Amino acid sequence: MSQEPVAATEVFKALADPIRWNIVQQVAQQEEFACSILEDTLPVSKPTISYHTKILTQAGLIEVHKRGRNYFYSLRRDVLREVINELWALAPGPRLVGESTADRGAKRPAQAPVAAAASGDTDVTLLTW
Amino acid sequence: MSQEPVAATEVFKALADPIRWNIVQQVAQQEEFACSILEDTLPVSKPTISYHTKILTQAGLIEVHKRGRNYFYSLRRDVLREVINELWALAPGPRLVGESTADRGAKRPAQAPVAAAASGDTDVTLLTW
DNA sequence: TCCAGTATTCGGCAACTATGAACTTAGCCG
DNA sequence: CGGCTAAGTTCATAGTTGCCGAATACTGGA
Repeated sequence: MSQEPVAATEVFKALADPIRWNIVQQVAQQEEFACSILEDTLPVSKPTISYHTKILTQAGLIEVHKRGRNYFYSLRRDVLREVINELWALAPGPRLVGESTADRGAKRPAQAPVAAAASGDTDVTLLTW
Repeated sequence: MSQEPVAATEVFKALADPIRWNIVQQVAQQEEFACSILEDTLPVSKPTISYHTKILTQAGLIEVHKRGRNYFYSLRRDVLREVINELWALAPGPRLVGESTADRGAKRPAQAPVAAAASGDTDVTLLTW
């Protein structure tokens, strides 16, 4: 499937560059972020932007939509949350819910337990993990 | 000062390499992880291990203790959590857009950014930290 | 059809990664 | 006590990858 979860390291690699990190932050602000805006808000050339956005796309972090001759990006929040999950597994927190390191050994099926909570889609999201 | 919070991108960079990611995962399993174990569990040479662990150290992700002629690493979970916070701010679950780029200007001191954003008003994101 | 605007591919330079060799420090045993 | 071995690091170098400027393709409008 194209939904194959990209390796965590690839996502980190994508986020590891200040320019890309900046792009991600901007894209995260809107549902659809115009590529052209990046030219104004970033201190780099157009090709470089294209290069970086491609890396972000390959990492699965952003999605590209073309409309007319403009490109729009949107953040793949699900991918981001998966990565957060993986990180969290390493730093389970002072006292989360109850089971501390109990589920550490369990393989994570990348099914994102949290995403389910968030998709509830009221105005409240309770994250207990 | 010396505790200067390393930039998020630097942490990502440290995590972006498969070898380093592997190291972090192993170190996370124990309170004190012996360096020598890495020589058996990683497919790289000794100098390379040294190189990677140094990067992880500089990124603030692991701490080094020397005892006798052995080195031990431990994971800096607090650093990891800071990064998780930053990531979370990008995929906050509810409250998608809100005020667009309004709060981009605000400096993020890595001091509970998410909690602050949430506790302010209306729809709530509750983080059990 | 021609033109302006938009974003991608191509080529070279710079930076990073991996490794063998040599060095430093710590414990061991004669 | 003095050399010997073990554990990691530092150094120098080769190979690889990342980054950006110049030139190129695609889109839509006059």
